[in-house]
Amino acid sequence: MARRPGTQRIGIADVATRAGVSHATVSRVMNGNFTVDPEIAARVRTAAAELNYQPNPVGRSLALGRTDTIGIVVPDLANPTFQAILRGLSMAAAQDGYRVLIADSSEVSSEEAILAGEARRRCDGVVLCAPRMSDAELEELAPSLHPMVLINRSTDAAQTPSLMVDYGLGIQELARHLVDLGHRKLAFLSGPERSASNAQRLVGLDKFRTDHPEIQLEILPGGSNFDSGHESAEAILASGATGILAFNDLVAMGLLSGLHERGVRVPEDMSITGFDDIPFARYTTPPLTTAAVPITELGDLAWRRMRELIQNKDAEAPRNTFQPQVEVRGSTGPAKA
Amino acid sequence: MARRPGTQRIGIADVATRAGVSHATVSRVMNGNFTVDPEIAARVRTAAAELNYQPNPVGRSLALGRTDTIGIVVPDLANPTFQAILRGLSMAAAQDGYRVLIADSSEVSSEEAILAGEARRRCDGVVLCAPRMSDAELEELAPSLHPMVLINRSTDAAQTPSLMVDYGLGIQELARHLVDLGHRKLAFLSGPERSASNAQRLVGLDKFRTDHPEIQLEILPGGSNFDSGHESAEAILASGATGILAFNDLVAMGLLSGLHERGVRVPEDMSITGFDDIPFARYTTPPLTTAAVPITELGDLAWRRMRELIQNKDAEAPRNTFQPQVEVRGSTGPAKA
DNA sequence: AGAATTTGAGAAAGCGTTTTCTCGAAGCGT
DNA sequence: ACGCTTCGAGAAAACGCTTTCTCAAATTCT
Repeated sequence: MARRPGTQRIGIADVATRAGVSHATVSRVMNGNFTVDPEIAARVRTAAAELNYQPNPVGRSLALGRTDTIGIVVPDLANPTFQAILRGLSMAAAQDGYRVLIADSSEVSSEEAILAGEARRRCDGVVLCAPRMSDAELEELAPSLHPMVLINRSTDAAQTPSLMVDYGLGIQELARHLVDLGHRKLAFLSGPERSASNAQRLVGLDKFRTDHPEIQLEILPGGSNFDSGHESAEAILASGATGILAFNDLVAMGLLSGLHERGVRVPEDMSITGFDDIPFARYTTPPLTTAAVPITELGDLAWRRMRELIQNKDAEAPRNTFQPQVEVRGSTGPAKA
Repeated sequence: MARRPGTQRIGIADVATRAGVSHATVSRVMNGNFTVDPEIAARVRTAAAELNYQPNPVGRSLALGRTDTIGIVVPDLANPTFQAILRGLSMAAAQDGYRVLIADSSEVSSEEAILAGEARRRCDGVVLCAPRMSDAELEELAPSLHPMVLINRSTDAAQTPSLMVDYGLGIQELARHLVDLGHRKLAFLSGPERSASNAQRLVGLDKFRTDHPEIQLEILPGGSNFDSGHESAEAILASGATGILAFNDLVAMGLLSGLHERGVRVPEDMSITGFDDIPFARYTTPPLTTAAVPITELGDLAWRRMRELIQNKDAEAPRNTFQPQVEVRGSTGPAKA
């Protein structure tokens, strides 16, 4: 091994030499071990300062068996929801001296297991954000990924905390809101095939159907981003519905834009709801009625759960469920007579 | 060192034992070294597969002296501009098997050097995104951070590629646009004190002033986020200006909202411009006139530069400058008579 | 067939730390 | 003053891998 020939980054050995002690002693001093003579400790410290020594984290990680890093796997980093979760997670983790490594699966569910495994090997834990993989895969993968925290998903695998949002309830409340406004023909513009939160919405809407047999509700295929909403404008018009439940805010915004291009007025001709309450939902034209989810807090809490798991591998794994809050804004209005 | 007592993650030694070879041979097989007998290589491969062996990246990093990870330091992860850069960087890096580690300095310039140093030690390189530190600090830090790529900043330090945006030009074009619409009293809502791109805008506006001595232009203190724009509504009104150049889209949107609350109509009473063209700029009420910057491409290019630096430490360090493109939308209109 | 060469794989060193082990020196009591 | 404990620091092992070094076996050449 002679990768680097001569001089390079200064290491613990250099400090040891300069201070005239062994590297073991330097290590002791750097880690605040008090079994070192104060006079020697001071000598080590000045030597370290003079050389501007900073321990190599890789060597440290190898010896310590931890990296002070956690990974997060998201389906799409372009989605403001996941951006907000990432931010909450990153800020909270940084507070405790941890960094976060990101992996974007680009909505390809087969990539998730690979990315998650890779991330886990590099990190002390991994947060899976709205994974698209099947329940079976998730449960099988869980043990090898532990410590792991799930967002928008749960599993029966042991010791896996879950942060859930009650999308089923939220979508029902939005539907009810539309019904209260007089809408009788609704349409749901659904999300990614493999999204668990989409499935929850569908279950919620099933319930809604039995509660409101008088209401017509059509389910249309869709996606999770702006473009898929935009492309669905035609299908939405064809459906004849006047109250539209979009999968999320992004889809709603795309739809808003697509409808605007076709001269459809919102909310006069058609009412539209989103989901998540991303930061920009209130600044669309018109402002978006949506179901608010505390996304940044989700990231924050994900870190707290992760910390518990890291500190105590046998920690219990609670499931938290957040209730979305309907935010009525300008994109919904009374149905036309 | 007996951190973990008994059984744990399986390592190269387990594979070696099972295949009846030395770990050196396992390593050779795993790394595609062809000086291994095909028959033995096959035995190793099946052993590895049966044990589901995955090399430990930390051990690997220590031996190889590289981590296949790069760091990025941003002033504020809540800012869509930096989110987009991060995304571009992450996607491009992932393409080449690299991961990205994030660090958010929360606009605290004194944290940047620490975060960047820490990131650099953990990673093979670091991208500094719109650093707030002084030129002197930046130049002093550069050698210890190499390979490093700068975004929205440049330095005289050797081998430091820079990706720049000509904010000075962009802001002049926006100002000219407002003048063309008949505005005679302009105001610039400035950004963070330490932002280099803000300084560039100010230089551009100085030039604008000499080119258009007949135009009144006031500089107001501000910030970089939605709230600071919102809070500036009062000061903007007090200035008497009818054409407002906001530091960026976020500030413009906050201002839009603040003005709306005060019953000011945009663009009838006042024209507003943003900067960056974040994805949501076109969906505000009214849609925001702004200067578009190819932010995702910036991240993408940052990775390409980084890759050049990693592959060839003596690579030259070009400076790319992007020209913002004025996007005229609904937030600007003719000045009132 | 014997010497020279090539091939292939194990032994071992090295990457930069932390931590256990070990042992000399100092401190204590009697 | 002697044996006991305590203290402090160096030596060395360990973390998990890659790669050089080394040498036996197989191959080639004369």
